[in-house]
Amino acid sequence: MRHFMKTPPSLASPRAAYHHGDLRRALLEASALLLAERGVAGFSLREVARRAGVSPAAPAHHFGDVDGLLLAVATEAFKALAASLRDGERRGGADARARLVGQGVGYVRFAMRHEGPFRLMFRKGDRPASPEFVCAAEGAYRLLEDGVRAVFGIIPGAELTPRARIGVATLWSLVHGFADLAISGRFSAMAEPGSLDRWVSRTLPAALGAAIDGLVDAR
Amino acid sequence: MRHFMKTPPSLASPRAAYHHGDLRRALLEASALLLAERGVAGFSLREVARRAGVSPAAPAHHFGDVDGLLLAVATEAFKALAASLRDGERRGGADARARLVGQGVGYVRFAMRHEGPFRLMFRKGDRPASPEFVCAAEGAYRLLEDGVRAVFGIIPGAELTPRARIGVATLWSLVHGFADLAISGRFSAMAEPGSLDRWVSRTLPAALGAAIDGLVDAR
DNA sequence: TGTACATCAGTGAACGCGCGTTCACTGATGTAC
DNA sequence: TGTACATCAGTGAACGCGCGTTCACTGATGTAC
Repeated sequence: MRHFMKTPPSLASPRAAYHHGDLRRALLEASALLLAERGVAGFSLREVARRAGVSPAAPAHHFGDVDGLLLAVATEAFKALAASLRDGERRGGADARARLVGQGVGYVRFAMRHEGPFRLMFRKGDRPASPEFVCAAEGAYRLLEDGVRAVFGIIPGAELTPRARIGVATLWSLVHGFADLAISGRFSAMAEPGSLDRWVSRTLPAALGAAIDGLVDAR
Repeated sequence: MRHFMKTPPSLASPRAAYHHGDLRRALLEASALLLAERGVAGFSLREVARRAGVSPAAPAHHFGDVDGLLLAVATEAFKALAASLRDGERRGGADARARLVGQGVGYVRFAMRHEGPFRLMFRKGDRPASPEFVCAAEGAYRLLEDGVRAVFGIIPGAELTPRARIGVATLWSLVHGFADLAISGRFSAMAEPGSLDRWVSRTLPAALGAAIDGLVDAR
């Protein structure tokens, strides 16, 4: 399991190193791992504290309560998703459609590498999200919108055409569903066992390419 | 909240009516409602028993333990999903593409009406599924495959071409992602508040149509 | 038809468990003078 | 530079809670003779 949390070279914040070193970061990382192992349903604040080598009351100083911790994890995850989208886009090269395909691949790769947090990000919120969470989520969304703009020849920042709006909904749904089905093991019948990654990297670009063509080249 | 469980005219099984009437069915229905309200994470066997007006130990006689109950709920839900797919397909009329679009609409409609069970169906299984569950899930999957066959002009039951295989993955991902995002409230920024249903019924067929065109009419 | 018995879906009390959160506390770090 | 004090991230014991499951039981239903 790889981390999307930046492991800080020295200190994330000067105030964070009083006793533990950087407990806030340690708790976020332990949470991401625990989510990957047990899912949101199996998540527990005490277990996270245990894994960080700290008493069960310690996390409260940083996150208030268990929902505060999960919200912070989801916020970090959205930032990491945005980074994965940008990375995928860059790999697409210069062509606008290829860049959008790359972005979609980045979306699915992120979900497959960080299944626990991915599930958390998109669960229905029990309580109102923090401004930081909303900002991080919208940041990722805007990347997709911009990618669709480029493909439809809409200048950056300008309003989307109705057709482009359908494009956003279509491509987001496609990558999101692909990601969800892949991490739920629903593609295991299509891919040879143990080679899901390879199957995804063959199938997903073809799927995205066809969808983009259908959206843009419509009669 | 509407039920997808058939409410039996008299008795589902002659043995089911000893004391309660049909406790098995009552527990399945209470479970679907509770899942819709609280999700898998907030699900509890005791609460289901409470709502069915029965002692906490009663469900064990029908389902063994809590996982047995959830598995039975998921199995019923897959059967109901298949029915919704068939219904949507029929509404598509005679044209193969329109029928496939209709099937996709049926998929999303089911998810929006039965959010709790839908989430349950596609969660990663903690334990091996029952043969009944696998059968129900594969039944729904085969409907989609047949719909794609018709669109690609492949005779029923024949093996899928590579391109058709990509088509299955694409369309399943598209409707699944659309459904998940819709019930998670992620489309609320696109649809006018309170009219998600209307937005879906305008956007989803357009998205599906474009994707199918891109898949079939590819250069 | 009547009677004795087997079956089994229900009860309700009890169990042990892990949970999130609280509370008074401790002790290291940072700051003011 | 030294000292007194404030701050605050940690401890660890304790709380009350709802959970899934167990167990011996009850009593209605179905069956054999």
